[in-house]
Amino acid sequence: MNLANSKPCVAFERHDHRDCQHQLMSAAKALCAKRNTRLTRRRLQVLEILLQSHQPMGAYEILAHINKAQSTQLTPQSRKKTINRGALQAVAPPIVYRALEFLLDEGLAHRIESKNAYICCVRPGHQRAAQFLICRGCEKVAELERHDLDLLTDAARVGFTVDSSVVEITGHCADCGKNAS
Amino acid sequence: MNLANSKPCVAFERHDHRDCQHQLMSAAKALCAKRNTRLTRRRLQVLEILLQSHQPMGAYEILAHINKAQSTQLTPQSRKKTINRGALQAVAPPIVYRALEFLLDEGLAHRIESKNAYICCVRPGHQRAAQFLICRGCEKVAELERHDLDLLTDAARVGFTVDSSVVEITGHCADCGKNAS
DNA sequence: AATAGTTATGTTATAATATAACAATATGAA
DNA sequence: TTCATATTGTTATATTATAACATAACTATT
Ligand SMILES: [Zn+2]
Ligand SMILES: [Zn+2]
Ligand SMILES: [Zn+2]
Ligand SMILES: [Zn+2]
Repeated sequence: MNLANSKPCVAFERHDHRDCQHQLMSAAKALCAKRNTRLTRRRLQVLEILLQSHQPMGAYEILAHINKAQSTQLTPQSRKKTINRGALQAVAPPIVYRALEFLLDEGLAHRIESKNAYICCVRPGHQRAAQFLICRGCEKVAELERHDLDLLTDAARVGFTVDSSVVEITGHCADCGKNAS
Repeated sequence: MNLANSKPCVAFERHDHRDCQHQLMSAAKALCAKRNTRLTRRRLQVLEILLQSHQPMGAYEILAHINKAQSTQLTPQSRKKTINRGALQAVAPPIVYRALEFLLDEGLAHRIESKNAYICCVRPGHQRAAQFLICRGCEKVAELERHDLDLLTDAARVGFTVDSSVVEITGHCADCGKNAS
């Protein structure tokens, strides 16, 4: 099997990302509805943040986005309360990690192990494990889905039962490769 | 190509590990001598610790081993000095991380990204990227080396230039699979 | 051997990532 | 409503990793 059988590397292709976002968001909502799992406001917010780009984000980066949003949404009263507390009304890490846990469980986001970062899934609902191409130029991450990773076959051959796999290939995408020295 | 072309999964095979350790240590020394890089006492110590098993260790776990060794090697005088300082004469994290950096650069150890942990390389000097089978039962990690990871070919096909790869397969080894429910 | 340049180690402090534990709130079913 | 459960909020802390600078060890040259 060759790449023809894989879907394309969305992240590295010119595309209408606005549309991309909307489609992925709709798909996510549909999936959770079907599964009867709850895509709550917080979870939705984190998903929206991840959907902003095809670049992975650290949990604390996501947190910063949330807090920026919070601070601009403060009413005069809550702003005063915030000031009285002597610090910005900051949302704390567990909020983000729990939302991420949900998104990972539902297959709406992935964790990039080699970067301790998180990225939106571009194929919500896919069954098989994903593989990632990580560009060091533009920092975008493309998600592939091969179903014949020979290595898995080999693993089986030595009696190893596979639960999950992490495949992360780092380098330069076509665009960034051209400009690289 | 099938596994016959790969070397065996040492970690999952019964073997004389004492011998295994000695061989790997000799190979490491030989490599560094040939390359004219310095396998200093600290670096050697960390390598020795990693060679104790085929299970990956966290940096702070390695640190603990070092500190245990230090404390048992204290002379009466230095022990007194230690006590006077009010704390155990503890070696600090950078020591370990720097030794690990050296070992990773020399290809004498690997980082397991999905566990934030480090493991001795069982093929010091190998050129190609390694792939890992991580058992959730015994926690041992086997190192494979395929040179035809099809994914890399596919990456090239979409214009992606590969610098490095992380391939970590988690599951149960043959032994642990039998006992698992 | 003394000197100077370099590499490695030691030390202190702190950054970055992640989770435990418990309180408060919202949701959904009976 | 009332209870049970799931989610969110909050505080504190654990875990992993690095920055910055001081000291010591090694190397090559005089
Ligand atoms: Zn897009
Ligand atoms: Zn790129
Ligand atoms: Zn061994
Ligand atoms: Zn096992």
